[in-house]
Amino acid sequence: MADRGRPRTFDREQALLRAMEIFWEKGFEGTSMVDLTTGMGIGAPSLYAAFGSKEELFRAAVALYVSTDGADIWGALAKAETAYGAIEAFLMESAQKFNRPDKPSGCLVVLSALHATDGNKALRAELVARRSKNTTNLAARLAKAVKNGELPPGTDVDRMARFYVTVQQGMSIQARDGADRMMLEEIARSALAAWGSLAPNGVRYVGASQPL
Amino acid sequence: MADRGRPRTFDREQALLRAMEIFWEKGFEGTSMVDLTTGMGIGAPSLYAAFGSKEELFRAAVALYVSTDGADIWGALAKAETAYGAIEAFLMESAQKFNRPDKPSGCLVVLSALHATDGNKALRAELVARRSKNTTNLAARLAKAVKNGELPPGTDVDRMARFYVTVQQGMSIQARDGADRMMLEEIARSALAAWGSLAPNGVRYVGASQPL
DNA sequence: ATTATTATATATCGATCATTACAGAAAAGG
DNA sequence: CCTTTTCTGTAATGATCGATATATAATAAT
Repeated sequence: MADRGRPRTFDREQALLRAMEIFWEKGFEGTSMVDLTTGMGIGAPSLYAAFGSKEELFRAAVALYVSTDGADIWGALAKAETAYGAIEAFLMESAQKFNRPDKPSGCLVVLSALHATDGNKALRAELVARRSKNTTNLAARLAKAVKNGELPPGTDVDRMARFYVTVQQGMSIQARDGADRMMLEEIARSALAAWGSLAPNGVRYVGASQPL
Repeated sequence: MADRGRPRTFDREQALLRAMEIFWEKGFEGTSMVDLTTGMGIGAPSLYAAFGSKEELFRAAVALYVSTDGADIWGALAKAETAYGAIEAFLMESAQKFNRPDKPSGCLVVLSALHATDGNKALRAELVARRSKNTTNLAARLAKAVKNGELPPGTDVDRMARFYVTVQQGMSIQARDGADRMMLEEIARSALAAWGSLAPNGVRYVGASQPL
């Protein structure tokens, strides 16, 4: 860290990556300091010197997750030209991320701190806020589509966003319970099948945002 | 329990009900013995004499949940005459159960043991099996509809079942994060909007199982 | 070379975890 | 009555929890 004194003998980024995977797999409360120090290959004092505490390490792990897999998912959404394509990319990219051979399944943010325990109040609040922001992000993309005329005026973008975020969150649980990528993609496509009905003027709204 | 000896001074059923609510709120790993004994109003030896261990108490709590709220949800599904009505009842009953002022939000079975930790392997396997059985149950209802001619032959009932179970599981997370009943019902209706597209011969299949 | 600074390894801290020994209390059977 | 049986309250068990004190090792500055 500093330019003086004994240099650190481990790679902070790589240690954080391992910590992220351990928290992702076992959850915050299910992960012990022994799990972390063993998995990261460092001693407890090194962990505390580099990350502050178990809780702060978890925060750093979440931040890393958001800046990698999270960025990929939201990047896929941003790259799509139509609103339908954006939601489709959001769900399909999620399906790909949620089941990989070398990574824990599902989403770290979605699966963390779903229960309010004695010691996780602050952490849980932060994760609830992150999950809530996902809905806001989706709604913002849909609102843009309404402004563009791609979706009919009066479309309940918040409701639509909540629906698709709910599906993605359910996909995390499905992935945890063993659903493979094909199954997750089928779930995504099933949710997208509702697209035409979620606009107020019924199906067949004339615009760019259509399934096909 | 027995007919001789000092009689039990607490109501076993009521104590189990309290234990269920505590596990439901805080999760298995997030619940301590002190939480349980305090909340149930009994001492640790009484708890062990009546329920065996913390893990067996959790099993009993899950069984109670399944036989009460769970039975209501699946009862609503069974009562419906059409397949569409059955899925609608399943989701709407879930929406009602998932947000009540006096009960923890979401579903005990869906939210429990999503992470694999060191000591919860057996418990997690049981919960994964219970969640999997939900999909099987939904698929069986849809298969009946195919046999009845209510849904077109070749309908992928497993895929449909996985989709609607995924939505219900996502609704548990949404409820945990503060979604009220109206929001949950909107999510349910959004998912049902996909109904017509999930049959193989496209929308407008002639049969009883239609949204309207 | 000496000092200052920082990281590491070992060992340990008090707190809390789930579980249980133990002794006394409350019932039924004799 | 007394014995047997079962439950209750208190206190303690060993294990594990997250977090640190301490001593030593490794670097830069002087």
